[in-house]
Amino acid sequence: MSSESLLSDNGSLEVTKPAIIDRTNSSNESPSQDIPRISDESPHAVSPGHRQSQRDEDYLSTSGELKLELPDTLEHEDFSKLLEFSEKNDDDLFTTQEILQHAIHEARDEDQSVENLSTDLQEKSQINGSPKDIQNSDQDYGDKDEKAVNAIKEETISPRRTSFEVGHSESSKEGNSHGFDDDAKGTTSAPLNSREESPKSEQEPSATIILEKGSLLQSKRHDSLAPVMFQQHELLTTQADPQRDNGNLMMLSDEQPTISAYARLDFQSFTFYVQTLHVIIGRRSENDFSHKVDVNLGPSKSISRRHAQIFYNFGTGRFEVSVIGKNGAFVDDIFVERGNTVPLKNKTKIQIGQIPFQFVLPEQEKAEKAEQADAMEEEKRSYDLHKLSDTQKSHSPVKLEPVLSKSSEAQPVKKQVLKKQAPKKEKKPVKVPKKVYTLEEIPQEYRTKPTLSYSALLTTCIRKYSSPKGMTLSEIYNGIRELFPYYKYCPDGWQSSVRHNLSLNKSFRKVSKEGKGWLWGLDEEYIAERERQKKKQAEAAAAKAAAAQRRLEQQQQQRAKKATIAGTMSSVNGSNALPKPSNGKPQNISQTLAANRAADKNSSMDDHQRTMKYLQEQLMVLTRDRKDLSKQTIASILTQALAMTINQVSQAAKSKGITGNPLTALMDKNPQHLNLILAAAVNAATSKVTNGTVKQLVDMSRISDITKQVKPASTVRKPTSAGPTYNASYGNGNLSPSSKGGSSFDPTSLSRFFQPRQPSRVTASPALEPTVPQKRFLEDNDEEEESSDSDESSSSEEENSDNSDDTDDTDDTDDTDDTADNEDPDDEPRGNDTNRDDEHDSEHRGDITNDNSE
DNA sequence: CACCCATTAAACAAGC
DNA sequence: CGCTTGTTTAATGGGT
Ligand SMILES: [Mg+2]
Repeated sequence: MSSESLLSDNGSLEVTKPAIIDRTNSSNESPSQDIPRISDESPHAVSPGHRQSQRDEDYLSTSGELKLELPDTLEHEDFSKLLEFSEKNDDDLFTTQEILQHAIHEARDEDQSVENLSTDLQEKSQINGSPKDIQNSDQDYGDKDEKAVNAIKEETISPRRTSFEVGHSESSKEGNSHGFDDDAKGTTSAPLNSREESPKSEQEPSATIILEKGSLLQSKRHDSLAPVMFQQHELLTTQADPQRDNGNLMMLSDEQPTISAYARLDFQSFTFYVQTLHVIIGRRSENDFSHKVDVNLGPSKSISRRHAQIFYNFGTGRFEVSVIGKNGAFVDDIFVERGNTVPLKNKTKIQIGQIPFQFVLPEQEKAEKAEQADAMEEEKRSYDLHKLSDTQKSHSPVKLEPVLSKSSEAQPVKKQVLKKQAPKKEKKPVKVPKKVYTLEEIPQEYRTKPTLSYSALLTTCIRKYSSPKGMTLSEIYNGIRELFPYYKYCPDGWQSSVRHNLSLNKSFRKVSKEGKGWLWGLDEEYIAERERQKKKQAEAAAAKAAAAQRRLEQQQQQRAKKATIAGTMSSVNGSNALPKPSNGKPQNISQTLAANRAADKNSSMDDHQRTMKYLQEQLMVLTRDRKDLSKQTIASILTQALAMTINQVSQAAKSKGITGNPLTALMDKNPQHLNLILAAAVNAATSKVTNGTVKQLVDMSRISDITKQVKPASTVRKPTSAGPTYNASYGNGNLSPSSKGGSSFDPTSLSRFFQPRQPSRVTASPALEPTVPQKRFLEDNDEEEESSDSDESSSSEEENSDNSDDTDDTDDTDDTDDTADNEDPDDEPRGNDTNRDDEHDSEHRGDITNDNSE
């Protein structure tokens, strides 16, 4: 109760200082870099448009005044901090927290945990439990912890331990928190190991794993200050297992041992159970015995040996994390500089170095458990996802700096930083490391890399955003991110590829110089030339395919029949006759089509002709909507689509052992399927020909409608539309057996072939298309969309300074990432062309590095 | 297996 | 100095 009172008066403390959003957009920062940051120094201003009303208040209630009786033995900083806190009523801490809270709220509009928490504090404040509960729980309790705990018990404001159900069984060992021994027992498959250092040292193994669920947690008593709910709760770390009540917890193989813990840290590949009131997270390499950490984040130098500590703040009644590592950390997407302490809520995201994880408090709701139980697995992710996506949606659009800006869509975190507090001068600019996104944090549509090649990507980007003067490298980066948000979330590295392409590929050239670097532009001539070549090649391939196809038929016919019509065929694809058309540059498909069309009159068409005619007609129907693509482009697309279809079907047939003319058979048996394949091929070809600019020439979802009109039957005399009416005259008994048309072909292989990587969304999904703005088709264009954006990019970052403060042991560590650069060697002012010397020649050997897709 | 090409990673140089 | 911009070289891997 007393505790409650403390909380209750928090109103006064209610911080009015809002979070400061430091958007330091120094020039070319990537949007993703635009993350929230909290720094102490910054003036406290409330983030715009954001008011948390009650929640915040509940959150940080309390002001100093706590008098805890802490044992002298407490030495950990966390405890000392507590003391300080109680004594001096540390404003900074609260302020900071408050700020962070605001920022956090702002970042996640819908944060359930917040609600839970507030709810708990208000509604569940009534608790009464025996202090002993906690005691029981550990035989191993560490000295300090134990003492602390005892001391606390009296106060009844200790956090509650809760049992978690664990997926792995090995955790029974003491001294090791769940699955983490770096040594022998390799528990979890995590690359990172965390462990309690030397169980023997006087420092107790802080953690103990308790297998028996009920023993410790009696839980009903809730102190208002207690961290979260105390109800015994179980969370599944891995897959849900029905047999939970197995009761046989001791079994090593038992699937669901229960672990008692205050909280949990969910890493991507392992889970750490917080079983003490103080956990140190940091770096420690295998052979480094100089220090110990509770959670070993691996050898990365960007992580300090003691990078952060999570502890329970009795004053505020919740867990908090102190960032002591040189490179700071992200807490709920807000960058927290070293020296700051921020509160943790259930599911607070934390990122240290390149390692993201989540702080999880036991949940009360059984409902959730149930949820997890069934859906589980990935479900958990989707769950988080929803939350996230919502949050993102609610955000205001962020804009890119220079030329680009975009409509509203989920945006990566903004750059906000929690700066240090104590010293106010901060010498270093404090570079905010890149936020690492978890799969769940990325909008589903931006999780996969676009199929476009870098050269295609660059071409598209430059065409879309570049001014005649060209674009800066950083502008290009931003353009790419705008074009494909995937690049906002993915780890860096692609920039190197971009530069590589700009330099190496002749399609891109330095147009003019601008201060630092160059303004890049396209060498349209070169590109045109290359296109030409590509097309030729494609056509040659198509021709070859057609020839092969025809040849195959011929054989069959001859074999199966006396065939006599061979002569007629030659008219269909003139130059294709030979297996190796050598060259002669076959004409466009349009020409071919024309020729065939004329020939089709002939009622005596043979299967080949009939088939080709059908395919051509379907192609024409399918591509009725040309989306402004030039005739040439369409011709190229049709050529390739035809080639793809023929190849694919033939191949599929071959693998199935089908001997006849698979195309003909398919056409007769299941024209719908054939249409689908054609449509897919058209889209694939379109994407390829247009370098991804246009992806869906044909709306896959309406193929049936579109093509319905033309059926093979109607076109030709062959009956059947899809029925069993299959005509055996084609001598391929193989096909018929499968009957059911289409079944003879593996749709999987087909789709894979036609739709390379992208997650195929067959049903037209108008809204999201991570793809390029569908507006531009061929030429340039410029854009015009826009409209929203507000952007501000105020780059002010008031740096604080300070630096020499914490000494701790956190010293080392530095990090940062990638690329280095440099200007460029030449310096000619304008139209010089450094790299494109030879340029488009007639025979570029093959130095061009780009382009093409798929 | 060779050859092409694209992607990545990185070393290095220059310029701010 | 630290970082960006460019150039290059290499290793890797998919495809043909
Ligand atoms: Mg170039």
